[in-house]
Amino acid sequence: MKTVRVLIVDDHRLFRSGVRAELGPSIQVIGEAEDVESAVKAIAELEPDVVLLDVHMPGGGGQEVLRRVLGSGSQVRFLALSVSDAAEDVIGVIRGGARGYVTKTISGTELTDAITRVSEGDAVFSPRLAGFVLDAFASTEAPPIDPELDSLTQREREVLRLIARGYAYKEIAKELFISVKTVETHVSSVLRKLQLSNRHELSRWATARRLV
Amino acid sequence: MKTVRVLIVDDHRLFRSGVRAELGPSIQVIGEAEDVESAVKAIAELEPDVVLLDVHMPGGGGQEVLRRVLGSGSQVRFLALSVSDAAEDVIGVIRGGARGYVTKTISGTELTDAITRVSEGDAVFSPRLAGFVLDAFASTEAPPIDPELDSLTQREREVLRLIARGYAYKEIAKELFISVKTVETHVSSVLRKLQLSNRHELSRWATARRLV
DNA sequence: CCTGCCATCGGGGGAACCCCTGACTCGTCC
DNA sequence: GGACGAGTCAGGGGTTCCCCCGATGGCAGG
Repeated sequence: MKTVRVLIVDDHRLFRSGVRAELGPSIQVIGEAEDVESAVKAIAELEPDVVLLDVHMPGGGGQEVLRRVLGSGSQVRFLALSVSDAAEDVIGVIRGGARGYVTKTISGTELTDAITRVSEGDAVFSPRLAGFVLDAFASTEAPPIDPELDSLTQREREVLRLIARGYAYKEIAKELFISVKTVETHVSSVLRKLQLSNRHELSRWATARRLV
Repeated sequence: MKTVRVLIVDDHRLFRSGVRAELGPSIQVIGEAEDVESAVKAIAELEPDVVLLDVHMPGGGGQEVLRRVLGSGSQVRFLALSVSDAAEDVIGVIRGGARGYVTKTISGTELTDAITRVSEGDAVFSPRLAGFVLDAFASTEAPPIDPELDSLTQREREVLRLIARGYAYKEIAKELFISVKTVETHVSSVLRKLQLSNRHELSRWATARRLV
């Protein structure tokens, strides 16, 4: 079993050394950071396997770190570590891309275990926190009927469907046995009716409504 | 500590009595059901604290039970119990409103513990299964690392991410402080590496891997 | 019958996209 | 020092997309 390289991000020095002292031999702490700036910098330089991330920090907090690091295409895995068990915090960092969330009441051996699992791609949770995520998840599924979709004609819906699948105009024309120009006309009126500006937005609009 | 009243829903009689035998004294099995119809009926009559729900059953499976029971305003808590560890199954029942998902490889004591926690409002997961939920929920990154995604450079991944979001080249250029020509270069190499032919396919490729 | 609405087809123009080639800076590795 | 990859920029050429015009035929409603 190879050792897991970990970066600790927390604004309290005492806490950081506490974590260091408690972690098992399979975890190698390769660095620390105490604010958003230094965290982003350290992650880019050290490329840790797992980042232990405090949620509440000066300069935007853990979510800001997530946004900047994952936003730039990094594959680093984050384990959020916080005193808070508030739903907003938990959901916020999970949405931000963290692969786990444990509270600071956790024991050293449990934390070691959690880090190891996150490094292997698992998601780790204090069970009582997982409830928040599930609630938010189940409630994100509200498919309201679209009055806008109703305003489209049959033909326009067919074209929309193919657009959403990534077809080029030429391909759509062949598929529907009409000319490219007609396809353009339909697309134009769809864009106008839905108040969108290009086929990419249209694509996203359609997939968001699951009509692909 | 008060005992937890449990209903077992599974289409295999032998499995049901196995669960009965293995559960600890703090769990009281108040009934069993072997299909969707009898399960819905039993839940309405017995009002258990927790329903142990098999995912795959004749007559619509566990999801049908969830739909009918929770749809009618019941507050019963469900713990899904399945041989399957497929992402569709896990996500499906969680979306349906189950508060936990464990595989049938679980031990009796672990199951007892899981039932107790669910009855207290927690969510319980085999950690490796929680990953599926988080992927679908946070829609950030897939843990099975793509060999193809790996072949992309850091910069190419950033561009890919913005493409997938529907940004025009000009907007990407502004966002990353580089020229449009450079964006084109990156897009070209991404397309070549992933063997795709245009930005629409790229968009679909990215969303399929949940990196938007 | 005339007025919309829908579907079809075109021209022309400008922007965006895709490819190919070439070139320059950095680092890293040998 | 030289080779190499990553990142940056540019020119040219072809395709696709989007929008502005206009035009025809069909079909429903007042």
